[in-house]
Amino acid sequence: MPRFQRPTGTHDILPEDQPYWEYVTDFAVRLARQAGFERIDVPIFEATDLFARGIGTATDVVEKEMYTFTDKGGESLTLRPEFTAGVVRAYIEHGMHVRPQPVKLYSIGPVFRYDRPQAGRFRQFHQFNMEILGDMDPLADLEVMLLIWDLYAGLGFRNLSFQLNSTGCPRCRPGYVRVLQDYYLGHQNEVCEDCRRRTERNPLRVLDCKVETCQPVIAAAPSILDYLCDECAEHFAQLREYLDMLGRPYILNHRLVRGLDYYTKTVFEVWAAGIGAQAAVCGGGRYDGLAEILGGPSTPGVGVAAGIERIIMVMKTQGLTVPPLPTPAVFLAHLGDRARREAVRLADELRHAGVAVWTAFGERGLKSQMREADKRGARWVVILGEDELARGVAAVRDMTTGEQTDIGLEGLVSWLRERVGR
RNA sequence: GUGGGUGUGGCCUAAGGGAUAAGGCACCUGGUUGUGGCCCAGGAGAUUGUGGGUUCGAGUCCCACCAUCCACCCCA
Repeated sequence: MPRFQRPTGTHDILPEDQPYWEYVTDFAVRLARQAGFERIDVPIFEATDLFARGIGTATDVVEKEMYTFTDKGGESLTLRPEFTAGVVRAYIEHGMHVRPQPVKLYSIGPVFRYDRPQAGRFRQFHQFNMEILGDMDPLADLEVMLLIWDLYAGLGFRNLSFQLNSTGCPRCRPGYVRVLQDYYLGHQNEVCEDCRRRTERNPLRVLDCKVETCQPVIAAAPSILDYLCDECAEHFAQLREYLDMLGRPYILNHRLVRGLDYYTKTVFEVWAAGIGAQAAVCGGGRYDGLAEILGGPSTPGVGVAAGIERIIMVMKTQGLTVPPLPTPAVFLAHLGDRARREAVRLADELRHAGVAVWTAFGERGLKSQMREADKRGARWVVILGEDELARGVAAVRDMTTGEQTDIGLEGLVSWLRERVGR
């Protein structure tokens, strides 16, 4: 038999890592609920076309990172590479535009991108996602940004940098793209080969080129902020005003370009140190045209997606710890046949009474059972043997002090419940 | 898709081309009748990632593949 291995780029989340996952997801969910967000779960796979049209066929995500397959009915389906397209599809499909607007939704779960794994990058990873649908107010952009900021701040993150930009709208962006293109056409011999190609195919991407020789050209490139239409400029100005009013630091980065085509106006990312070259712990922005692209009523929207693995990686490198998950404080040890039966009955009763309890399996010596109790971190060991049974008691040992006392069987449940709590 | 590093029991590590691949952690069992942690003894657990090749002889050298890590790209 061949030994099986997890597929490339996937990870088993082992028990020892679960405290992080529970802590982070609980915290995020509480935060979202506190601001009136409701949970939505959408399918892990959708029609391939949904992502192709929503995200944009010229994007890397769609061009080379999708897990696409044909099902037995001949339908082309794709494992979701992100949440927004599915959530907006659900909004349209269920006529959520008749609900009180805006509709605020959060999601949490796995997403999939076929990519070469490296530090902080996986093929299956998890996102915490928030969307506000049906409102153009910059306050919606602000709320999403504030919440995501609070998420990181609440988890204790240090050295965050909030990158902010506006990517314009269909009215003003094309004009800027032309200006940028013209500018680059005049500098073709100074930039890298990739940028020469980008100038034609995806001009905005030249702005986040990392090649040394391209930097001077980028530095002198025209900024989109100078070409926004009145509406976009006003929207951006208002958002910044709120952020300034609240004293939230951010870095205006006119080179911030996002990899999904649906973005309009606000775009932002949060960068953190400590997870290798992949610094972004979340990305988001406004997507006022998406609902229409997907065949629905024109509906503005703004949202953010945070990568949970990256959050946890940052927490670990920054030394942020989380409380351990609870385990039973009571261990039931037993000796002999009759005692085992009584132990089984007692464990059942204890659990029904809300007392978490381990029991020993097999016919083992007391020493071995004690060792197990110790290693599992039990606070109390209840010892049942022929001797105790005959006297109608159980010996209860406090593992922290080593003190041991006999407790009558009829009062044992309440005795333990008092001490264990709950 | 491109480039580089690394693959020895569950984990960490040792073995100058030469014996039944060594040790630590973890795991299991004991150390007098039924009592944890420390200590001691013992046990189980590896066809050295896979397949070829060089050699009298390969964990060690060469090639290919696979996996993994890191980087580019792109992003969470």
